[in-house]
Amino acid sequence: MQYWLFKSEPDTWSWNQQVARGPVGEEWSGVRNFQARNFMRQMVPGDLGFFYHTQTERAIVGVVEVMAPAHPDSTSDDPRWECVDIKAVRPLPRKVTLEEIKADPRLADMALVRFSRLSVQPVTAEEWTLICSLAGLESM
DNA sequence: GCCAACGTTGGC
DNA sequence: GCCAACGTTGGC
Repeated sequence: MQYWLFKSEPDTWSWNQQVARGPVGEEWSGVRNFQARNFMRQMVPGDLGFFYHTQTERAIVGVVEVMAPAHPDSTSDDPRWECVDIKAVRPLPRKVTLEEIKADPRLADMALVRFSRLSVQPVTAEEWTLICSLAGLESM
């Protein structure tokens, strides 16, 4: 079981839209970066991820689950681009902001902080547990 | 709206 | 294969 983080611009695809898809889930399409794609290729159904809002919000707002392994991205004609399908699991009782993450020395090495432009990224088990606790979630 | 970081493109 | 120019992302 691995943990991940998915970034989204809420103007383009928000947590509420993801929740509205329910158990059907949604393709995490549109990624056009090889590093991000490679992380999606490593994902296995059942893996969990954080859903992060960029732009004005800049916070982790929910937990998602990978439903389907990487497959061709239906929004691209180029077969090199692949994506996974994810579904919303639950919102965070308390959002965890980028500001808090940056202020916490235990989270200083998070990809979110170190590689701010990477849109799909791994999260370590330690980071996952810590953020869940900051969010008021029992460890998942 | 600005700008730093960084990925991509295209000329050579 | 190098690198300058350019485009995009995302924090501020």
